Amino acid sequence: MSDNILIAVAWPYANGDLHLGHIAGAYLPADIFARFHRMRGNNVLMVSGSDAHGTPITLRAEAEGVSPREIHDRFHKGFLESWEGLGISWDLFTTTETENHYRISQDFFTRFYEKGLLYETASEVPYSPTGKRYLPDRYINGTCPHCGFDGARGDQCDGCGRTLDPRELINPRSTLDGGTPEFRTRSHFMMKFSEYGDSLLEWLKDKNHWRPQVLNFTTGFLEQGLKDRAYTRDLDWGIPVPLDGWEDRRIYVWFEAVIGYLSASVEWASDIKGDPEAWRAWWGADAKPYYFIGKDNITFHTIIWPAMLMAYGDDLALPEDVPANEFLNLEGYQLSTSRNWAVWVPEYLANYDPDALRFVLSANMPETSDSEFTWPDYIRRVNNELVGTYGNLVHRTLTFIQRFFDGTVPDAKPDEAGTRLLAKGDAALEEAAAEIAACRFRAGLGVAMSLAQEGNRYLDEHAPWRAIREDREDAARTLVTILGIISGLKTLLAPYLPFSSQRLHEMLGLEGGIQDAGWTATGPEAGARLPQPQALFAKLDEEQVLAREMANLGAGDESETTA
RNA sequence: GGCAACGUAGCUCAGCGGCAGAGCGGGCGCUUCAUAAGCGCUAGGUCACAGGUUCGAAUCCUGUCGUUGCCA
Repeated sequence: MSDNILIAVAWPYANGDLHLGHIAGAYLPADIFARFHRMRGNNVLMVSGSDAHGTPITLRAEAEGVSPREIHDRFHKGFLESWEGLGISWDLFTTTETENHYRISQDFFTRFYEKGLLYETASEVPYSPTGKRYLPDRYINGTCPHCGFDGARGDQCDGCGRTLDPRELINPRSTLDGGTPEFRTRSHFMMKFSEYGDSLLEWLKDKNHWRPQVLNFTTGFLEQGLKDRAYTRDLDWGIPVPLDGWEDRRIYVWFEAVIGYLSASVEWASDIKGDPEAWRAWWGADAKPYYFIGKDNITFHTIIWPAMLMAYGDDLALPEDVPANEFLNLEGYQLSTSRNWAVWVPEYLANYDPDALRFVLSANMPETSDSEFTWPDYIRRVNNELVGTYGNLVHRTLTFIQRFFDGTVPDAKPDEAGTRLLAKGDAALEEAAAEIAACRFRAGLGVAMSLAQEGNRYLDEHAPWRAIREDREDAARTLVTILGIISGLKTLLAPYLPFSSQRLHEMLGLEGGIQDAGWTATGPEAGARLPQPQALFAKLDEEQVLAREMANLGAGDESETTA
C-alpha cells in the first residue's frame, strides 16, 4: 500500500538569487525526502513556486526602475536554472503570478467572506500626497522615538532593534521622494483567526513526532491566544480583493502565498498530469502533507495555513509534519544579502559539483540548531569523506575488477564473513530509510558513510590484491561481496547524491534510471561486463578554492563592516 | 520586553537521568588494489556559568550570561 505524500516547500521571494541558506534550509531536505519516497514506491507530489508579491520584490523593482513583474520574471527564470543544476526534482515549480493562483486565492477570500470570517475595520494608513499612493511601512523613514536613531524604518528601528508603528516615527518621510506622509483612514478586512485557536491546539495533540522546537513554539504561540489579522493591504502589486469597490486593495501576500501549495497542486493536475481532479489524492483524508521551511516561517505553516484550511472547509488535509530547519551561517556570520555575505547557487554551480554541495549540506544540515558552512570544511568533507571514503571504495573496487577480472563480475558466492557484511548492508538500507522517513537526514547520511567505512575495512582485511596471486577464488568472493555493498550504497545515497548515484548505477552495468530501481542492494549479475570506471568525484585543490572563495566573500560590499 | 530554541573535544556536530561520543584535524603504526586514497591504535573535555531535585544530572528544575528566530 503506497502513501500519497505531498511535499510542499517554502516559496522563495523572486527578488534575488538563491544562496546556500535557502538550499540547506528547505530545498535540499525536501528533495532528499521526495527522491526517497519515490524510490520506496510512494506517490509523491512535490510543489512550490516563486513568491511574486512580497515587498522585497517591489522594493527591488523601484530601486532598479523597472516593473515588479520584470524582477519576478528574471529571478524566477534563475530559480529554474538553479533547480536544474542542483537536481531539485519538482513535480511543479510555478509562481504566484498565474491566473490559476489568482483564481484560487480569490476563491478563498470569497469563501471566507461568505462564511462571515472576514470583517471590516478602519485603520490609519500612511499615504504619500506627492506620490498619490499608500506607503508600506518599510517605505517610511524617520527618527526612532525610543533611541533617537535617525534612519529608523516604519516597521523597525535598525538602531535599537525595536519594531515600530509608522505613526510613532518622529519626522517621518517617504523613502520614495522624501515627502512627508499623511495618515488616512482606510477600511480593511480582518480575518477571524481567533476562532481557530482551540481547534489548532486540539489538532496539535497527536503531533509528538514533530521537532520539539516547532511543536513548543507553536503550542506556546497558541496558548497566548490567537489574534485576528488584517487580510488586505493598500498596494498596487498583488492579488486584488474580489469584491465590488475593493479592487484597489490586495490580499496580504503571506495569506495568498500559503494558498500556493494548493493552487500549485491544482495547476500540476490540470496542466501536467492532464487530470484536473488528480490533486485531490494529495489533499484528501489519507494524504500526508509535509512542509519544508526555515525556522522564520513556522507560524505561517503550523498556525495560519492550518487555520485557513479549517476555515475553508472541504476537509483539506492539514500538515502531517513541518520539519522546519534552523539557519545556516557562513564563516562565522549570518548570511547577509546586502553585505554579499553568501554563497550564491549560480556561482557555485559554475565552479563545482552539485553532489558535493548536497553532500556537505546534508552532513551538516541545520536540523536541530543553527549550523556552520565554511570553505575549509567543505574542502575537507569533499576530499576526505566523499572522495576518500565513498568515492575511493567504489573506485578501488571497480578498477580492481577491471584489471584482474577483465571487467567481468566474477562468478563467486560470498563466504560467511561476506554474507554477514551483506546483511549489514541490508540492515543499513532499512536503518537509513527509517531516518529519512523521520526527516533525520543527517543521521541517514551517517548510516551510509558508516557502511562505506565497513566496506573499506572489509577490503583491507581480505586484501584481494594479495589473494589474487595464490587464491583467485578468494579474491573473487571478496569483490562480489563489496559489489553488493556498493550497490546498496548507490541506492542509499541516491536521494542525497542523485547525479553520482546515477553514474555509479551505470558503472555497475545496470540499465535505466536509478530512481526506478527500487530501494534495494541488488547489483550486477555474475558474468556481467562492467564499463571502464571513472572517478565518481573530483578532489578539490584546497589553495585554489580558498583563494577564489575567500576573495569573493563580502566582495562588492560598500557598507562599513565591523568584522 | 514576552515566547521558543541553542551553548558538549582544536573544528563541525551527536547524545538529552545510569562509566563523556562520532567525523574531520593532531600523534604513532600497518597496508599498497585505489583519486598519496584505505585500515588500526592514540592524545584532547569543569558538557557556558551558579544553585537545586535525585542513589545518580551534559541530560530534569531555577537563575545568570551569550547566540538565534518569532512576537510586542
